[in-house]
Amino acid sequence: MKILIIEDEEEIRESIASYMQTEKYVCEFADTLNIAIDKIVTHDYDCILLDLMLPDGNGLKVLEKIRALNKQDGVIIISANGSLEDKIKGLNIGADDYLAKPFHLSELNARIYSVVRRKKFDSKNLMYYNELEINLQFKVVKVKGKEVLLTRKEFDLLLFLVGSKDMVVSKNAIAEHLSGDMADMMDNIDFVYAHAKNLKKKLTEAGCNNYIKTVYGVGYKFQV
Amino acid sequence: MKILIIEDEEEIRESIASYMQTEKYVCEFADTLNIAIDKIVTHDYDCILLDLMLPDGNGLKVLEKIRALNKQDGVIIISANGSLEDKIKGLNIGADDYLAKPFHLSELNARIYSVVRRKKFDSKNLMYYNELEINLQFKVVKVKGKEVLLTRKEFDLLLFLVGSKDMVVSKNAIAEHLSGDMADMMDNIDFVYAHAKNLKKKLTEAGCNNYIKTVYGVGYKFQV
DNA sequence: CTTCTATAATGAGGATTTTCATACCTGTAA
DNA sequence: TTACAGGTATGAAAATCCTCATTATAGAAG
Repeated sequence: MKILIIEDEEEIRESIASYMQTEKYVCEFADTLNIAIDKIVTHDYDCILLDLMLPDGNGLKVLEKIRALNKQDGVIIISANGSLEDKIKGLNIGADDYLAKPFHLSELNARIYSVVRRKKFDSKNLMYYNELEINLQFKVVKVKGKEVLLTRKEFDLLLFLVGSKDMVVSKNAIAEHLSGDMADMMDNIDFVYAHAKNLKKKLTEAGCNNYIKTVYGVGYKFQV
Repeated sequence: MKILIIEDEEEIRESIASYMQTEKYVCEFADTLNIAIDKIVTHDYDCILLDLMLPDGNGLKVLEKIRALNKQDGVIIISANGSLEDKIKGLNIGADDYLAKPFHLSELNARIYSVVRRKKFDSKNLMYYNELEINLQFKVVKVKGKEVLLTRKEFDLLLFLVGSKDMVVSKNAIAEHLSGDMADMMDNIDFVYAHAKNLKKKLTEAGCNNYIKTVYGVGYKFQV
């Protein structure tokens, strides 16, 4: 995954960079508006981290440029002053997320994941994970080219986990998502176990690797 | 129902007012920021219609005042320029809905209904319609004090219809709501008929008047 | 008023979802 | 290591939901 970090403060840039490298992201940098725009015009990034306060102008210009070029790069705005106005303006012009300084690097990481994932979902109707194929449009799942008949809830669950690929999804989140209910405390979430079991079973029986991992005490995780 | 109309253009004010009177709402008016704030401080309204362009300042100040006073009045912003920025800012500061000029009065009316209803839902856990009692908190329905056992979908349907009391809800809207699915064209909405039938049956068998009316060719309506 | 067509109601059967009881597993602490 | 507690898996039963074929009804047209 390729990330562009647009940020003029050396210190922040470095700390983000070092963290990103442990996550095995490829990072590039820009510390001015002009360098940033140069890079954006000539490259595609999975995600762009954009500080709004730059020495040669407001970072929103970068955002405008990206959208004007009709680029699909995900953009997360990083703002020091945390002003609501910037946030609104940013999300409006087309940022995908917004993060106010200071933030935890793990939080940033989670946002990047989620933005990149969302982008992929939006643009693609088909997803492949080795022998596993998920067709969003027709709501069909295939393993090794052969269709696996999933029930609606099973499909929903799979998609929900895939949507947070490599991240653990709590049982409660799953319960809420599947039942469509509010954040009420669920009195019983056994149905999550049941659907997880059935989904796993159908996939493995079709010859799919065990991509759905149980995370003891927390929930489940989709990981290729 | 008491409505406050904050609008400086005489013509618009009158047309809204006359329509609202046919709907049997009680209307009050304010044509400046100062009058508006005076009224808001001293009265409670079910719904406030707020034009942003006022002679003595931006209407968002009214909104800020309402929220600062921790008032529960519903607020619908009416804006001439239809700028997205105003919309977002407004909804963010705490408006409940937003309507760009020009609009149909029936549309406005529907929005008022929906805002007022939503507010009521938010604050109330219990709703009574004569012999019918709906407990949001425990998701229980009683008729003449006796519990009626509804399935989840039946309860959902009832709530959805009650939430748009006196307005017709299309079968498609119901189908989407019940299935939790996106705006995909449903290939089959027979299940709406089924749930509607079962819900009606359970209620009438429990001795509840037929508050759920079928609107031929459109959908259903909850009406006391 | 009668007929016609589209829409809605109905009942039953099959599919799915949820619950429940029980067995199994994981991590923790003695 | 072993026992323990809390968490998870499982199969089967119960409840619910969806589909389908059929019947009934509403509104339109003649």
